[in-house]
Amino acid sequence: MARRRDLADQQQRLSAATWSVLAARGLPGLTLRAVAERAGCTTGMVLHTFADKQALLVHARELLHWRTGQRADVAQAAAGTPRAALRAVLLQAASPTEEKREEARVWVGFLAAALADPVLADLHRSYNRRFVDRIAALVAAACPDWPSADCAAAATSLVALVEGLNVLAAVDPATYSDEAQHSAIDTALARLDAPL
Amino acid sequence: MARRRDLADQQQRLSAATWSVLAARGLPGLTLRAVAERAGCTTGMVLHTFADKQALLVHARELLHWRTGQRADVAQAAAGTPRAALRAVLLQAASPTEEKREEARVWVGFLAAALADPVLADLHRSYNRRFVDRIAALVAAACPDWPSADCAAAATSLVALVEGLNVLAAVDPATYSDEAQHSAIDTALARLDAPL
DNA sequence: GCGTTACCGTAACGTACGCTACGGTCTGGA
DNA sequence: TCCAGACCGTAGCGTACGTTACGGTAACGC
Repeated sequence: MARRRDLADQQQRLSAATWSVLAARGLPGLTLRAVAERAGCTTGMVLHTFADKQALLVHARELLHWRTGQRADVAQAAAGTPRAALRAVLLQAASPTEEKREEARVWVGFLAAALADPVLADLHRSYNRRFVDRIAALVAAACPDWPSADCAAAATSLVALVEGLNVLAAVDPATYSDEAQHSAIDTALARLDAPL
Repeated sequence: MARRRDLADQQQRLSAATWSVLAARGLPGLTLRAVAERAGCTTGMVLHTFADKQALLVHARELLHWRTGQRADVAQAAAGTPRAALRAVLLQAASPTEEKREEARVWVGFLAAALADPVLADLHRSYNRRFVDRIAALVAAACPDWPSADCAAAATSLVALVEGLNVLAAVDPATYSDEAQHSAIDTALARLDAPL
């Protein structure tokens, strides 16, 4: 036996470095050397912690999901009514702050990467469906008399709206300002109160 | 004087090849060699037609905008009422066919590229704002008594919804099926008939 | 204190990239 | 018919990538 390392800690540090590089230079700039430099170590250490670059990517993708899920949990728990919880979760999923805008850029990067990487595509589908299910459950709680099919349809629409706002705001924050995103979500939610 | 070439034709062929590669292999797979192979020529010819890779990307981005704009024109002209035109334009912007799904993948690729490339970002903003303006004009025509600010807000919401559907369907066509996209758009349009 | 061994930095490999220089090829005008 | 020259395929440049092999180094058991 000899030197022991804290594997989990190393993975987290490298995940943070991966995130930082991803936000600063985008997906094309995400290289092992850049991650190592940001983490203050060498590529050798990176590839001793993660088997290869794809493992690092997968870990960073899980980190993104964990962050957004965590924030959604907080927003949901802080709200009083189901309706308020729905609104809070949707609003936090949009990107009013610079931190969220950074997340949106990273999200777009992973989305584009998923188009050519089956593993990342599977992760994306899984995480997105989980988000849709969460929204569907909140819609069902806010509108108890709705059939579940309508809740599911409303959930997919709301998620599409939120992700669309995120994506468009990532590259054009002037047109898709915080207020524009806010009003878009509130207008969509107003439909829940007065269904056809 | 000597051999003459059809520059416009070559540019169009190479743009189409860029398009094809982007749809098939995603943004990381978009290399000059891949484009040349798809176009049946060499990298030398590619770089004699376009100054560099960015010029090729810009031309392909313009081609994408031209295609979608063309299709929107057709849908808009074929509709009878402003309301029908709005619905037709939004529905064709979604991706019910494999061809549109390919366009959506390409769109995502350019979006991700725009995050790191200011020139592509400018193009993206310009084209997207033009699309928002088109939708806003159709909303204004369909709802003549609305203030223009409300039309603009509705337009940004509708565009965000449509692009969100496109983006999500590109990577998860099962969850975001044609019917789901259809009903999402129709539900959003129904709000125009019964404003608050 | 010392050897063993897990750990990781160093260096380099092979590959693929964007891009360029050059020379062959084919065309259009005289 | 023939030549000037526009055109483009070939080959390779320099660079950066992911990955690997190896040797130094530091810590744990005895």
